[in-house]
Amino acid sequence: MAKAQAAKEKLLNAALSLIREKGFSAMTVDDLCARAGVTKGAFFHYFKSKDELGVAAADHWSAVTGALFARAPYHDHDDPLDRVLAYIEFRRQLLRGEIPEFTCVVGTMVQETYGQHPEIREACGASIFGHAGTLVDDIAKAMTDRGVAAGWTAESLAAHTQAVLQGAFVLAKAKNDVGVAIESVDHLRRYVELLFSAPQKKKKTKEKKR
Amino acid sequence: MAKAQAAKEKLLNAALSLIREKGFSAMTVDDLCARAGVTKGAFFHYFKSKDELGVAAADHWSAVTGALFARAPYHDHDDPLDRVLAYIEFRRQLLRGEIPEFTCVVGTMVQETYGQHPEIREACGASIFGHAGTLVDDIAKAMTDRGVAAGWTAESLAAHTQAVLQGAFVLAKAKNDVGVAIESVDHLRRYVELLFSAPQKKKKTKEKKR
DNA sequence: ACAGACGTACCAACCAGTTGGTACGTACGC
DNA sequence: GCGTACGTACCAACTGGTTGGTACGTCTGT
Repeated sequence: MAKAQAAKEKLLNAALSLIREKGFSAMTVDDLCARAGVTKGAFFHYFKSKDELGVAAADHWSAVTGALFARAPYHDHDDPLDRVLAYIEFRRQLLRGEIPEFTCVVGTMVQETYGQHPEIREACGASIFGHAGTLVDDIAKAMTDRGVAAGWTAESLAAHTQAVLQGAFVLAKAKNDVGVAIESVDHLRRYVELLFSAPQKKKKTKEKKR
Repeated sequence: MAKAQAAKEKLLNAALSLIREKGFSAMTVDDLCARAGVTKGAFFHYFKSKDELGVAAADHWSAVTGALFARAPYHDHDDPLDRVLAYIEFRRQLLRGEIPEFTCVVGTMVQETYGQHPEIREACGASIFGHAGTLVDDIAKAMTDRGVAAGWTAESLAAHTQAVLQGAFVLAKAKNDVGVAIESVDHLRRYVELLFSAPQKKKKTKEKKR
């Protein structure tokens, strides 16, 4: 069993990179097998169809990114607002290198599959909103801590952070330039700072970082 | 020649709806011809390749949306900041009906084509940033009017509005629900309001470093 | 021996793109 | 006013390569 599942793992990882490079529709099963270094027989041994692989790839992505963010250092701050801001800073620093290295697999995939492969759409949605959910508690705590009288919910702000990131990826692709994505994340950080500093009159906000 | 170009126009319009429904890669030329009610011969009479149609579709989208926004009522306000806020409100009100009816053709297309069809990517980029450009003057005027001492540029805020919108589309698709997109646009409006109301240390006076 | 993990060979459907045409309008010489 | 030469708009049938998927054989660990 040592080597068991080796092909499956290779296929899933190959899927993540290929979907980021060319999207789900344009990625062929042959592409995938070539990239993974396995044959088609192996592919159809583990996945009943290309669609089923799509779902599995979204779930795999959730697992991979879930682990990355779970062990990321932004959780270390004492103040919940600091944790939220540090999360945004962490996302900002992930914007490095070539575009396919930092864009979101499920964000790319859901755009092409939401109307045609409901199961893939659902898996992508679960990935995005599951990740957003990890921010809700900190946002909610920050809201009560600071007595923010909001016309918005913690859930909606958490979702908004993901919207900005997904949109930043789209713009980075459109311009073929990471810079525009970084600037959007900067606007997001500024928004969160303003949200939590504004309603308290002109009180000197907490220490500003960076 | 009343009928002349009729097929081309039908093909371009069919392309816009099909790309929004299934994406560029998954849309076949046969799909396109069936939807447009013309034959393949007509398609290849007007377009040398599917890729060339992709570029033409992006340009067509620019023209269609350009006209829509040019005649939209948000330009009527006297105050530049009001125009920007009314633009955001206008975008918010466009979020109606089924998802493929309000999402962005070029935002969808660029995600799947940016790495494989540089010309399509470029046309999509021109569409998005061309549209963002229509906001820059008003934002810049609002900045000087209100003496906003910004760590950001009018261009970057204009781009950020598009990032939020594109991201809102992605989330709407992922959740299969328009509501989450609307909430993100609300956050965007709140951000712009905060930006122009919160830290007015430097008023209309000349910049005096205190 | 046998069950799961692959590999090899293959197929039917489908795809972008081609070929060779028809229908029709226009320009022009006479 | 009329024939002809030519250009544009479009159509239907076809092609060669590709695609997702299948059938079945072989290897490996236990």
